[in-house]
Amino acid sequence: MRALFELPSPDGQPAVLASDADSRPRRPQLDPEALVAGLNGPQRDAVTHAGSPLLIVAGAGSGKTRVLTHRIAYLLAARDVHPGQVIAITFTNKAAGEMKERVAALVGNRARLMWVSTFHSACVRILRAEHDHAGLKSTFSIYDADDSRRLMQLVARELDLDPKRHPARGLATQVSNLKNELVDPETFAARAKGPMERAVAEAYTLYQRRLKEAHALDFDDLIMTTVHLFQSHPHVAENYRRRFRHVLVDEYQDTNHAQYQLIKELVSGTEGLEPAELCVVGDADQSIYAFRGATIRNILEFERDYKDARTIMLEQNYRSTQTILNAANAVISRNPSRKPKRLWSDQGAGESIVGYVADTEHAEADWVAREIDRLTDDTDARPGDVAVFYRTNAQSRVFEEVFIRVGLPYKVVGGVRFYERREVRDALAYLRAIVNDDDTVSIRRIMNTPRRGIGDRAEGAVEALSSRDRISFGAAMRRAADAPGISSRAVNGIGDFVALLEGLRELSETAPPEEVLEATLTRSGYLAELEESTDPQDAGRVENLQELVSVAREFTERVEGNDEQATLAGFLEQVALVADADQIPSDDPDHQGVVTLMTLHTAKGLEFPIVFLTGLEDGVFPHMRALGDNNELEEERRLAYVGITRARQRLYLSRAVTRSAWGAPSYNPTSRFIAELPEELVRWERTEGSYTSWSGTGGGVGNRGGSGASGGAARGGGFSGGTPKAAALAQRLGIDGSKLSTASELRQAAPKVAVGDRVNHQRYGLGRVLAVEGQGPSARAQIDFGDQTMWLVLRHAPVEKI
DNA sequence: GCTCACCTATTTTTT
DNA sequence: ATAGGTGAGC
Repeated sequence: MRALFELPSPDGQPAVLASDADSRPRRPQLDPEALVAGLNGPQRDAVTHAGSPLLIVAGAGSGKTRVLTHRIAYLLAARDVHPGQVIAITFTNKAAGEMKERVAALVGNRARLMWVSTFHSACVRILRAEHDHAGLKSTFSIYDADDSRRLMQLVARELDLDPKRHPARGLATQVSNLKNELVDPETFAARAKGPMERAVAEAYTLYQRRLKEAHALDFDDLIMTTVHLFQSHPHVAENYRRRFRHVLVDEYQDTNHAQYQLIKELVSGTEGLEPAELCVVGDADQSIYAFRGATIRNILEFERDYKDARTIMLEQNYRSTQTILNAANAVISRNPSRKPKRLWSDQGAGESIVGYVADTEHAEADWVAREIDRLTDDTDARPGDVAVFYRTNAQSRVFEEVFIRVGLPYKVVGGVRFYERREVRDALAYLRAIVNDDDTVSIRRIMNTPRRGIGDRAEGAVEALSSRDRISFGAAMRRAADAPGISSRAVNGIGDFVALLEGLRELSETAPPEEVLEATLTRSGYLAELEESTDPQDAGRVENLQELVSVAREFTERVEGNDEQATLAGFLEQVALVADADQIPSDDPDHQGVVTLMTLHTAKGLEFPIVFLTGLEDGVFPHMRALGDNNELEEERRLAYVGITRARQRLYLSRAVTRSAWGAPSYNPTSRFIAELPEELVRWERTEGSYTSWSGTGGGVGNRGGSGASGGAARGGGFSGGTPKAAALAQRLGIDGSKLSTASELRQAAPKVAVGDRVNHQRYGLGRVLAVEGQGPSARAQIDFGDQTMWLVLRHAPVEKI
């Protein structure tokens, strides 16, 4: 573990300080004036302001990254701060890497001595260094959300909780929230009211006990345990306070309570020690992580939390055209109780925002692909300049299908992540079991993978033995033969498994991670099973495992390049903390010419010349689950704000009138966010009018012209003027689009319904056929749509059997 | 104890 | 659509 980090020595002083001071010039040659040249007034203030605490309210695209990196460089260059005294907290590992690089570009290699990382990585670093104070083994496992859910499943089963009332996922979420609030199990149990809360309290208590026994920490524990460590061991806290004289936090609006407390601990003064200089940067309008405990109050109340705070607002946007900013401002200004802030740009109006209403999500994707194609032909845009955003990961599929079909190169960031694939998780579970014999969740995951004749019964017998004799699950496996009621076959299987782990553990003491991984995959028979399989999916799994081996090899090379030893634990830590979205190098030449697909959440902090914001439908974006709740709706609106402000030059907004959600198509109304845009900002290339025309209920194709100067209602319906050219285009698209074929399919399929069939009506949604009468063209069906029952002539009704 | 076939609920968003 | 859970049959 030590290999990865420069740790503070036991007295808390960074070991690097002394030698560094001796061997390097204290004062770099960089001229502080040159550093701030080219910054505008507020930016320059934000960089040079000496004193604490400092809140930088940075609007989207206001050069926040530049200000932060320059501020750090300024500390080092002009204010004689040692890099070892700086800790900067970023939101993602990728942001940390970039920040470190940029600072290094300004002040040179000594920037390496700063701590720049996410909250989670910083806490792991501290906990590894202080593991004995924190009551941890040095090789604790880190559980991600999926591991937590699995453990919670075991816990819920053990407590005999009804899975309907208390699904493991829900329990895990509630427990996570409690941890973010720094509420421990006892406190919560004491105040728990009603059976629901008491069940959560029980689950929380047992869950924590099981984590402890497994020498594992989940993501929330990493923060919470560090806070508790500082609170219960003041001398440990003091060491870090003495060390870190400058604390900088990016994306402060996305901090949760535990992270807030951690910062407080870090920057509070002690006897004879001034508080550290704190600088936080954020934008309340870009807070989009409340669902995982982030609380916007931290930034709104900064001035109350920290006396004498200075606030600097960065309101000039350097990223987007005024048109795009106007749209963003219009949307976000609908959030009540928001501190007013108005971004402005001097880049001129730029291109109009382009809107498009497609009939289906396929047509929407077709249009996006076609438009990207047109842009790359007609302008100097490259595919790499384009990003396509959507609300949920599932929406990426249809874009992928279309992009593959038309040969448009793309990459999906996030989504079904590499590290979440079953085979990768299995392999990592082996590695964790090797490193940490007590990691019950990992051991139980792989003890019968591949099959060794160890079933649920045997697993239960071992578990019973472990709780009866109060030994760990791993220790109980070694004495499997003593387990009451276990079959001899299972005992043999467990024996093989234990021996396998032993051998691998021994290997891991000398071999680098990639060799241990390869040995694991071959010796366990995991790889052989996949290779022999006839399931075509399994070939892909083999490739993923090869990829994982390469990741391990790269890790080893990188660590050894720093003259440190690559350990298995270190590799696992990297894998646990580094999301693979972080690993996509933005300047990788392979990705230069590639369209980027990602969720709006992933898009935070990025920018693209051309942005497609898709799926703008009530129920999709804003998401269905947010519709009933004003707070959540505000968060969705902030998400829209984030999405819009990612665009530099061109912004496209699109939606689909019908969209297949989990199999069945559904009719979606326009997103309210579209209605919130000033209509002169958007030129609609195609409107819903084009859609209704083919079904016979609407007016002229795309020619609803003039549109609603009269206002909201019409625009809300998606009607807006289209140029004749746009109308012609719309008609052409309507005709070639996959939609029209669907329309004719609908008409042919309609007469075939029978009583009891489930059907979907384009307007009324899902229904069930109650009765059918008549034959051929005159056939009618009585359909129950839930809120109403009606007789429809099948030949004319846009009904589809599902 | 394992495998297959069927059933169901499930989808926000992520360090 | 699809993963995960349940139950029957081997």
